[in-house]
Amino acid sequence: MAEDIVAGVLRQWQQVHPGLDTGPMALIGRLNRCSALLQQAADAPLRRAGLSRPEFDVLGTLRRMDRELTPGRVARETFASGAAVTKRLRQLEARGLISRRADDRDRRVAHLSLTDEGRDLIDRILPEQLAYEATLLDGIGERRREELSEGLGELLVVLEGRLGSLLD
Amino acid sequence: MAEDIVAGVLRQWQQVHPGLDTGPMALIGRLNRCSALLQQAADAPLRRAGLSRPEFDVLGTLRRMDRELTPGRVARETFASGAAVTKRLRQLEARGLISRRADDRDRRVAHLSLTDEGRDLIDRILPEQLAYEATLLDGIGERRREELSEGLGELLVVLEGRLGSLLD
DNA sequence: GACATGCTTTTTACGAGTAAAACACCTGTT
DNA sequence: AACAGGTGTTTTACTCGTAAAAAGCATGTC
Repeated sequence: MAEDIVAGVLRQWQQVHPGLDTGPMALIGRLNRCSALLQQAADAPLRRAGLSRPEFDVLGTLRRMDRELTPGRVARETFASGAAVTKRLRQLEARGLISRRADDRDRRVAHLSLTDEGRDLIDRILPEQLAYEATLLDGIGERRREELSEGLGELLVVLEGRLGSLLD
Repeated sequence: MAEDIVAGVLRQWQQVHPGLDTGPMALIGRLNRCSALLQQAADAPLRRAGLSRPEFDVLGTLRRMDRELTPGRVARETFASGAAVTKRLRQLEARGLISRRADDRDRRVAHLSLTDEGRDLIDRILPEQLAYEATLLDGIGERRREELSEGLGELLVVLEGRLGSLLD
């Protein structure tokens, strides 16, 4: 069984600081590294379509919620700041992928929806993207994949709870 | 058992596109989300010391390698671009945390090392950072943590192999 | 020894994110 | 009706990352 990069890093730390509890690094370091590698590589089909991952997330959110959303709601769903969403919306709108409708009760708020073109784009790209991601992951067994999904889901619940109370 | 955010997203997709294979999203989505939450939250001790995560990575790399490194080597170790490293080195040097020594064979290359101050800083912060990370993770059992570390290590090996051949 | 080639590092120009302020608007109170 | 306070969105000023080009240097070949 080959060793991953983080294992070597942990060994170096043990030599420099014997006895240091590197347990958190073993998990968090690997998590971050996996995430970075996947984001770098797994966005290839998106980029071919001229979309960044954040833009894809906005379109995907509108698609899966299957109704109009306000910019603020999109920001919360995609875990982005309002300002970042404003910029993305401007570009997506300029490309004709989304459209805005003014609220008639409250003139501050806008209601976003996918244009036909936007919907076609996401519906065409999503299966490609998922298929590509599947090939990246098929080096590990299905059992392992499920175990990881489950374990990460558990971690996610803990973190969401922790950070909800930690960051407010 | 509470449900994590990604589970709800997967259900929405199933309603919009029944039968879509969302397996990759279950894993990759959770991975990215965990990574984002951890990075947002787990850097608190670093920020108190006035360090960003990338700066911390540079100092940590110099510390654990325990010898002089060239900027290029630091870039490879921290998975950053050369340009990004140049900027970080300039700031770390201005703060007196690292120093440069010119190579006398090849005048292009510089040899970086931690100053006493830099070494003291990283040695003081690292245990704090690890302890803080440990508290973030202690909501899941130790068995789970090990299982995740191991599974992510396996995934990392696969990705490193895949991307090494995919991206060059 | 001059030059083509390639390597290491830095610079430049630019795109994208953030925090904080600004802006526009609503709502409840007086 | 006026206004205080709150909310939704955008703007502003700034930081940081990147890709591509530039700068500087070494090395092998003719």
